[in-house]
Amino acid sequence: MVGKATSRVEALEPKMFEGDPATVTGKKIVGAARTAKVLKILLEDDIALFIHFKLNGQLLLETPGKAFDRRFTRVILHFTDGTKLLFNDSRKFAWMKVIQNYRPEAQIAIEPFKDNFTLDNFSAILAKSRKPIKIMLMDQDKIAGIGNIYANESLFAAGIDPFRLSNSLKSAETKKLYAAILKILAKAIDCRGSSGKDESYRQLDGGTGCYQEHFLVYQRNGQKCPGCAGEILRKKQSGRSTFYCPECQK
DNA sequence: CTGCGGTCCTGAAGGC
DNA sequence: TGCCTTCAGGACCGCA
Repeated sequence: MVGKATSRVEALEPKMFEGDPATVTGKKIVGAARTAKVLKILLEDDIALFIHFKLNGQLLLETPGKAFDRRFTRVILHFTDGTKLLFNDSRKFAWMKVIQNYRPEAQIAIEPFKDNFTLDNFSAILAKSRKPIKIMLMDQDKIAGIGNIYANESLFAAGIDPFRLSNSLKSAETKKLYAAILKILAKAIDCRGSSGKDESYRQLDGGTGCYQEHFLVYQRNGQKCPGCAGEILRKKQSGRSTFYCPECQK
């Protein structure tokens, strides 16, 4: 997308677009960045467009020969070359936000694949919390970038019960979980994400990811555990589904 | 500090 | 067919 210049911005769902669309009109894209789950499209004149996809958000690029279903299109960025970037979200949870005088900000949370994601830092965070470990993994203020799918999959890979309190993990368990997170996220990135039952997760060209083919517990409740003869259960934790095997995860 | 439930929304799927 | 419930890759807020 770098080099393309916007010619028109249509905020079809105003509540999903914070700021003045005119601010990002007639600007060239100079780069892109990401902090935790927020994508940042960097434009000329220190303008940035922040995007959070929440559960169902998508960005799709329409080209002269390629059109997408626009039923859930909430914002359209038109470019001078005739292409159009659709911002879709059926549930209207996702958002875009215009940032003026953008400067890269320091990130407090540790994040997998960043220098700050060391075993020592990860261990220190877990040791300080009595939250259930799965909730801790999804706490974006402390550990950025892990959502429900990868929290579930990582805990299964590490053989740890999602309901265990964070500060109860032994150092060997913490180390195993740390390694599992990195391994699973690397594989998921390799697969270009997870497009599960609801295939809302898409690439810019509309393509799907493939990590759903590697799910071992996520959305597999009622099925046989891949590690034993037991059954995968689903329980709620803080309103979110937790999938796990009570035999393999202690 | 913690968990919990409600909230923002809509669509798909399944049960009866 | 139609109505109801449940579920969904997130995060915030108020309450106990």
